[in-house]
Amino acid sequence: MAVSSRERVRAAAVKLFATKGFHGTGIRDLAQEAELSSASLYHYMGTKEDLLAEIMHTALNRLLDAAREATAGAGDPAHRLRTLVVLHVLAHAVGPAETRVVDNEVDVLSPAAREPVVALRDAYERLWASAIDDGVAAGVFRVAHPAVTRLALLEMCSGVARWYSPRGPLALDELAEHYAELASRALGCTSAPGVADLRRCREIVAKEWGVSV
Amino acid sequence: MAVSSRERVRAAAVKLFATKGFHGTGIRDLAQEAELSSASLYHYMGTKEDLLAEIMHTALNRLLDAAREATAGAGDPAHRLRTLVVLHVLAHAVGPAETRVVDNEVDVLSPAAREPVVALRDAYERLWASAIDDGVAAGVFRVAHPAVTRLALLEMCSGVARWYSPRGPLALDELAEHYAELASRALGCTSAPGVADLRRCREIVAKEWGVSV
DNA sequence: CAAAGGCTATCGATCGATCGATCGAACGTC
DNA sequence: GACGTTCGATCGATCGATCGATAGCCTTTG
Repeated sequence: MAVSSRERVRAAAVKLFATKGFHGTGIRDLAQEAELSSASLYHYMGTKEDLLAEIMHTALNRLLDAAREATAGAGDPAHRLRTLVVLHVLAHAVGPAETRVVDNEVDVLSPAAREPVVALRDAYERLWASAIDDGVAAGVFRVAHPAVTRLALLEMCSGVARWYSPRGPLALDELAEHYAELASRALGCTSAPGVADLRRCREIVAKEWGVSV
Repeated sequence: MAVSSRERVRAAAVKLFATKGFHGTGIRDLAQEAELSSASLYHYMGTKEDLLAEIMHTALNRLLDAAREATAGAGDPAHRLRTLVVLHVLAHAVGPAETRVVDNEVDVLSPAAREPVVALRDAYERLWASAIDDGVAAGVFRVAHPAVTRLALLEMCSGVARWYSPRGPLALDELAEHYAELASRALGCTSAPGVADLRRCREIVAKEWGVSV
């Protein structure tokens, strides 16, 4: 078997949840996309909600691990922030469907299922917050409202998943670099525009996401 | 009657579509929220999809009208762009539910119903595009990829609807000003940080949205 | 003025379709 | 023959939508 049925179910769910939404996707849609009967689906998943929660967990854990690995050892806050931006943009451009599910369907989960997902997202956002706060404290960032700015930048970068197409005029590298530049400017970055380690981020994304970037 | 049933149906739909999504909102949920029977609902709307489309039309037309009014006569591209940012942020902070519906539920519409909605959104984005392009041409903006930057800024500003709370530490004015500053910086604005006409934008929002701002 | 007729707003009951989920049976492989 | 997969058939619940009926309120008519 080229890909296992289990993987097909997951891929089908990511695709359909991203395009039609969780409530807009029926069990039978899922089955058709995965080339299985609706009954067979339940051999590989619990409830439909379990499937959604599992997708969110793996996606967020992957992003969190990748971000920790990419920023490990990068001491300079400005460099750390640029690295986070590059990684975030690459991840959202490479896996827009998965990302859209994570970003848009969080609150269809029941409170019990939502809680650990939100905790993961918070842990990820804390990486951004500390990079920004450290930069402000060190004087390399000059920005009035760091917390609000963090939210603004995160939304800006996540938006990539909503419009980016690999067939567009911009290569992935240019896109990521451009966003790093936008973020640096918004933060009033005073340090030299030291390039984030783009190659390293590309390798991490390629490894974690299992794609060639 | 304080508010008409028709208005209650509309308000209920905006609230529930925003929080639970279009497909996550049942006719009976709508009826309960509007304090009507599910049968009576159909006295005030066509299908559920018609209701969604109507909400999107009025919301987008309002935003488009407000943006045109706010930027009329503001010749300087940098000033125009800051005005667009301020208005966009105010609108998204004042009516987050409506905005989330417009931003997130566009593609549950059938192609026929979606087409005019997308046309309205495109017309609105064209205001941003021309302000940015004019600024680049005039040399007041220095940015590598204007079209991508426009998308990035729009996503950033729209994100306000996903997290802003009037009970937060930031007043509406500060929020709008801060976003205008972020956008100016991202665009590499070289002109003096001339404040957008915040008061005028507030008045327009107060008038068009029928709220005190 | 009162009765008649029409119009707006509302509802309970119910339609066929689809929903998520489960069952027992059959398949192939070791 | 045991086990991992797959499926057709089907469950009760809920979906969006429609039905005929009713109650109140204008306007018209005698």
